[in-house]
Amino acid sequence: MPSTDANRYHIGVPIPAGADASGLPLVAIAGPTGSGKSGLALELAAAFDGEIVNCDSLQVYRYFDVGTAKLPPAARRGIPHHLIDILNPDELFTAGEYSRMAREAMAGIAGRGRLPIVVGGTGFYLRALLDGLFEGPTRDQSLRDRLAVREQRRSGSLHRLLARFDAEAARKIHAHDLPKVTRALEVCLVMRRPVSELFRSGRDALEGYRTLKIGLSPDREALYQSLDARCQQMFESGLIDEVRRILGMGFAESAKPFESHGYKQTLQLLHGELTAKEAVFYAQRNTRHYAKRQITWFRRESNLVWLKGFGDMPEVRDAAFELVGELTK
RNA sequence: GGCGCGGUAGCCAAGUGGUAAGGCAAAGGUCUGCAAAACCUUUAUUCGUCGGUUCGAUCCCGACCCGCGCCU
Repeated sequence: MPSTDANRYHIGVPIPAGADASGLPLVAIAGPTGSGKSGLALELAAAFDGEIVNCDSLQVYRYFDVGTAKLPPAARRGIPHHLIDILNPDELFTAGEYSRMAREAMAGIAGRGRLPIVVGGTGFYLRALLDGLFEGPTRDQSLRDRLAVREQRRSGSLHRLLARFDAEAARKIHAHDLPKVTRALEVCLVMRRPVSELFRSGRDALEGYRTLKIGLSPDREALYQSLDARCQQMFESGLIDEVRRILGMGFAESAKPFESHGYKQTLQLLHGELTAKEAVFYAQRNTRHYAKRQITWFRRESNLVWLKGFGDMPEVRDAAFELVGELTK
C-alpha cells in the first residue's frame, strides 16, 4: 500500500492502508441502525457505477419491509440490490451462508466491471464476509436438540461438558451464554477436536479485494431521537398490517424474523399483551439497545474509517465520495 | 385545621438498630455458522429536612417540609 494514503485525513480520521493494493475495489458501509447507510450507499452506487449487497440479517427476508426499514424498490433508483428478499420468513439463515452468497454476488458485480457496495448493520455477517469464519461444521439440529434436552434436565451441564472437551473455550464463553456454549460443543463433538484449536487454524478471509470500510457515527442523542421517531412512524404506517398480512400467508409466529424489535411487540399487541403505547415504547427501547450493540461491535472493526454524522449530511456524503473516489481511481 | 399513609438512585421498589436487595433505564463490553440473537460488567459514602436517643439510626423519638387519602 502506498504510504501516502496512510497520511491523508478525513474528518480527523486517517485512511487505513488497504490489504491488497492490486485487488478489486470494494466498499463496505457500516454503522448503527438509522444512521443513513442505505441512502448513502445509494448515492455512492449511482455516482460510482455500483451495485448494492445487503448485509442486514433481516432484510434478507421477504415480506418484512416496513419494520426492517427496507428501501422500497421504487426508491432504489434502478440500482441493483442483492441479498434482499431472498428467503421466506420460516427459513433459517446463518452467517456462513450469508458469507458465501455475498461473495458470489460481489464476484458477479465485479465481473460486470461495477463496484460492489456492501451495506448493513449486521456486524457478524460483515465479519463473516470480510474476515471469514473458521473451517467448521454447519449447524446440526438433531445434535442441538439432544444438547438442549440435557441442559434442560440439568442447568449448566452443557458448559461443564464443554469444559471437559475444551477448557479454553469454556473459560472464554460465559456459562449463561447458551447459544455460544451450544455451538462450541457442537463443533467439538462433530469435529472431535477442541473448537479453540480449530479457531487457531484461521479464518477463510476474503481475498482479491482492496476494501474501504466506512462507518457512520451520528451523535448518540440525535440517533436515539430519530430512531424513536422512526419506530413510532412504523407503527403508524403499516407495521401492524404487514404483520397481519404475513400471518395471513400462513407463516407461524415462531418464525425467526418475528423475534426482532418492532415485530415482536406487534405480535404482543395483536395478542392484547401490550397496549399500542407500550408496544411502541418497547420497540423503541429495543431498537436503541440494538443500535448501542452495533456501535460496540463496529468499534472493534479493523481499518474502519469513521465519519461523524448521519449518511445524509453533506459533510459525510462529501467525505465518503472522496474516499470512494480515491479507492476507485 | 384534625387524623391516617407515604417520601430510599433517572424511574419502580425491598429493607433492617450494626453500616443500603432486586428490577427497569443509562453507560461500557463480549461475540468464529439462529447475531435485530444471546451474554457479561458498572452505577446511592447514602435513605425529604433539622434536631434528639444510642457505642452506632435509613430503621426509634420530636419538629418541620412535600405528596396522597379521609374527616371537619
